[in-house]
Amino acid sequence: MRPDIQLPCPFLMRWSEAFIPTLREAPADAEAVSHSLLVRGGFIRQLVAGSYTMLPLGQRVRLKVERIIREEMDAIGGQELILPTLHPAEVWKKSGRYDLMGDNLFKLKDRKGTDMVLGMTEEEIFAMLALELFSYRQLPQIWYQMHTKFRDEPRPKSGLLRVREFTMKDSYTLDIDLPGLDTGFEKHRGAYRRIFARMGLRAVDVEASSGAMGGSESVEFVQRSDAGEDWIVSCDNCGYRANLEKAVSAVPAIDDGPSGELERYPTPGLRTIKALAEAHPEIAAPERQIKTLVYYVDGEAVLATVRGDHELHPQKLADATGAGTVRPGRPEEIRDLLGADPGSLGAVGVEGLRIIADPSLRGRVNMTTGANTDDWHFKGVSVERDIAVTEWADLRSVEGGDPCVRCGQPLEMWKGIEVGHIFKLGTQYSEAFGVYVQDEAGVSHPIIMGSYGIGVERGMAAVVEANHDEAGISWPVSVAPYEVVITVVRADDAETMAAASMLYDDLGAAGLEVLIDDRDERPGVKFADAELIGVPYRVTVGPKGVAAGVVEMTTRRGLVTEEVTLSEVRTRLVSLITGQRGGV
RNA sequence: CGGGCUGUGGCGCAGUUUGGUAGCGCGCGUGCUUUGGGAGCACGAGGUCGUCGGUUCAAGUCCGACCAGCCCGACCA
Repeated sequence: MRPDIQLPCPFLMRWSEAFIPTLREAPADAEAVSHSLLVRGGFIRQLVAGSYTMLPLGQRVRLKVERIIREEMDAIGGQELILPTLHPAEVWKKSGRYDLMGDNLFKLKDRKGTDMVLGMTEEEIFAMLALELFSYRQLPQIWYQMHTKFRDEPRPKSGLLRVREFTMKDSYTLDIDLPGLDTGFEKHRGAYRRIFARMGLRAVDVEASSGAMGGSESVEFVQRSDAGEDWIVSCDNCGYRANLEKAVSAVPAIDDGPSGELERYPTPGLRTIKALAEAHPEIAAPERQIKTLVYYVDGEAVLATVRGDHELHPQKLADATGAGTVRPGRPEEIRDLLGADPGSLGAVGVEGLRIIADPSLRGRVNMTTGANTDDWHFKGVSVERDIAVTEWADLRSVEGGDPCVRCGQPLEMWKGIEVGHIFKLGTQYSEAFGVYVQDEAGVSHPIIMGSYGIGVERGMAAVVEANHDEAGISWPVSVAPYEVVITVVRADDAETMAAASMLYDDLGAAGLEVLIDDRDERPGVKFADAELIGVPYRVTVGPKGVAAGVVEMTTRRGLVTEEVTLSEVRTRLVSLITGQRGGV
């Protein structure tokens, strides 16, 4: 914790004067726990789908998350700046992402009719800024900002987890060579681990697909949660972890026997892998079939083939082909292309189309596949003899329980929230914008970029997903809106109130962030609200205790209460809280 | 974009089937009582029933169009 960077909001607050609109009932439209609790606790309010107001409590949490991010970014040598979020569309057209991002990009026109966009990430703008660099001696650089990003998401959902307007910490590394990029990437991996741990998350890094961001390698940070939207595959034994989009597993070999003759045979009415397998179990068990799928990648028809008992992962096909958009072919398109309906498709003898095959088909013989004539299949197919495979690429979607590629132990599959993502971009943006620097020998090189993002509000929501119970949120001290809430059991009792006020001043003087619940409410209301908003420590001051010189101290996590003398509370709280402020 | 659901005081909902003076709980205001786990009584404020159009003597209710929100599938921090 850096004492010189303080929250730009007061350390002390009287609940009676604060704007903390808690709700007794959960909003009907909130599905995710974090959504419900953040609304109920008076942290956020929705304006329209995917656009939220940060109420005072929410803003305090957000500022604390930002402070943690800022400290760790500064610690790896990051320099904070702030770039515009209103961009000329021209810039996005220059990088090619104006079309690639499609409808996700917010587009508008200014009064002169110039096409503008709202930034959804800022590789282009940082690359343009990097035009100011000329020499390897100015590198490396780590630049970052925390700024609003706009994405016209097709489906905003789950409160802060998926929105259209949000704060992103985005950073960019600028290097002269690949080892430099690796160094910057690993620095970010370390910083991200510390950031998420300090926020109270147990986010882990997993191998990921780079998608529309491009680049050679990317790692996602994922917090395990059923509210998440990403499927993660992991191995407890060796630590292998990957997003399902990227995950691979070992595939046990199949004994096909000796190679046989290719032969067409009638299969009336058999249109599914399962039906064919049941009708011809001796030759067409699912793992002995070839599944042929027609996909359009950036508008071009391709055949994608996987084993009959395997599922294709569309993102893998996109990654393998470098395509921006991938969609399954429509039945009429497929018939025009291959002359048969889905259920009788195959790649045997097909020419003039890209045929992309999953490696699990390599070397396989005696297989069965559709003959591109309805109600006919081929048997005795030798993949490499009978199919003109143009590319081999991992297309198969891993399933839970598959053996790990590294160690063979069964893989686990779980859902998680993507709280951060780091990318090795390479030179695509520097080349698009002409960002070159000279090396020692005076030779010009495009700057090698990396790009690194954290969704601030999504991070807040993930913290709630990971830190709550039936009563409400349980913030880690590091990001809690307040550190202590003093619950005055009888605000109308002069002595109780006097003791509570004294404690309030005292704790404030000790540098703690204190909220005093001085409202004229019944104790039950105050306890419930304190638990709902998740302040880590509660000090209950009541008439009986004050008379005896004691108060109760309740730890939010686990709701454990102990009696402490009035003279001891301050010391206890200071040592408990200062020890946790920096996060884990 | 495809599929499902929902729009009625700040929040949660009933009323719509069968058209006829807009209701309930919570919350809010005032007063009295109460006060260690979401109090009681009394009085009170607050609603163009998502929008527009149509049918009708009469529309929250019937018809049409549109808009918005939520959930499930294809994208991302």
